[in-house]
Amino acid sequence: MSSSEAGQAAVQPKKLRPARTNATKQKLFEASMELIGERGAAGVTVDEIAAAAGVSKGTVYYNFGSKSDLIAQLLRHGVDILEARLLSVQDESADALAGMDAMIGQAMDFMAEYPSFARLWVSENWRTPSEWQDTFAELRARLLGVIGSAIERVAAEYPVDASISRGSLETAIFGACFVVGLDRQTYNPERTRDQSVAAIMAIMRGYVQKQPDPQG
Amino acid sequence: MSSSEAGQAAVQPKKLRPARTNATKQKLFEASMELIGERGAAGVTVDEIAAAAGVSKGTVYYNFGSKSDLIAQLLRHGVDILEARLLSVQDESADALAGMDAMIGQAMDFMAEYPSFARLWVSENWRTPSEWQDTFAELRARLLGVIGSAIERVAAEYPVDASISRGSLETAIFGACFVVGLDRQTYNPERTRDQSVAAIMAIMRGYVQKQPDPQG
DNA sequence: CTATTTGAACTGACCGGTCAGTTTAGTTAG
DNA sequence: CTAACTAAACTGACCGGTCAGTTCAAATAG
Repeated sequence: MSSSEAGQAAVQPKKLRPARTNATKQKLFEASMELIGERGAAGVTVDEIAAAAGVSKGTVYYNFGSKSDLIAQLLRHGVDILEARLLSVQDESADALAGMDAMIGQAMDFMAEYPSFARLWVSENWRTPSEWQDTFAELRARLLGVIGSAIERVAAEYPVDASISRGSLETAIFGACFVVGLDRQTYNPERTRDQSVAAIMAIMRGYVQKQPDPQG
Repeated sequence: MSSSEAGQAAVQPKKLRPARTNATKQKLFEASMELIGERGAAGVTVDEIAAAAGVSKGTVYYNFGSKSDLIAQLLRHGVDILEARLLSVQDESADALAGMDAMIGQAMDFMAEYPSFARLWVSENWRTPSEWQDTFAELRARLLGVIGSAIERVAAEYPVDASISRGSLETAIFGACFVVGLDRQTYNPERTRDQSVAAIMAIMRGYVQKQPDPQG
């Protein structure tokens, strides 16, 4: 299964022709993201995905090596988008905490826009022998890297509680973003984006040392 | 997984017979928790569950109405255990923040002991039209209630940031517990329990007001 | 002209749920 | 003490149905 050509970072046309193909892939991404987010990877059939994308089953196997391959590429696709958004605000803010705030805001927006991707992620991420184990490990590292450097920046500009493990902190923020975003979607649609960001930012304000801060 | 269910109000034999049945149910809980946590509810067959429990398929349907029913009862079973543990330390600590710390510690212990339950939870919790929608809503409310009252206690004993929505805070802590616990299991087994608790507790320290503390 | 898509057919495996029959353990009668 | 009885507990083969994956000749469009 899976020719798994790997190279993902680039989204530009690899050949000269794939005008139709790219559009079809995009439709298949959207359709499968939706369906798999709702019912889980194992709960969705390839026929359903094809139908939802308005495409035949054969086309799915023309564009992807297998159902498994489709899902792996889907995960990469989503992370590409999320990572790009996080990076887009990373350095725009003068203040490190404000930057963190903006980044969490971007994460919340992403969760609101692609809730199905978030569901897919939390559904499959921690499965122990999983077909996408390596894919998840790599993608997770990428996202955690972005968060990690933002935390690093905070640690550089503020006095922080050194007794708190950087890695655990990254994970806690990362996880809180997903869960708070999903919970808002599923159980508490009335909660605002800013409320959610504020709740998650509490963890950062707890991380920076409480010292007589001359902030106005 | 110690039998030690102890979970419920009434565990005594309702009739005179069900000695075997209760033991069988317990075995089925353990087996299905493991398998479903690893491969997802839809990815596990009833035959597999029966085999793993050392029981025939028919026995599964003798003890449970359906695969779906088995999973619903499994979710209840796990939440009963978790809730009991959280409540067990709720009022033991004199200080509200120390109580919160103990509660998060209990949560981390639970995640370490029943990682498969945690995986099952995050896998199925946010599915939108799900067979266990109502079950999840109820169980989620129970757990959030425990956390909420612990937060309330903190708010009573400490000055807190009133601009932070109580509900979002509950969710953030709840989610962080699951994600940090699972991540430790899957990707960072070297992280200690206390590191994880400390990272999550940062959110509480960010919640209590940094007020012009007349110190130093 | 050729990359892409179609749609249908086919297969080999699997799955949830059922049910008629068997075993186990508690109870009663002799 | 034990043989007969009974209902709960359990078994596993079986059924109707579904699914992922493959293939391919024909149609379509850049």
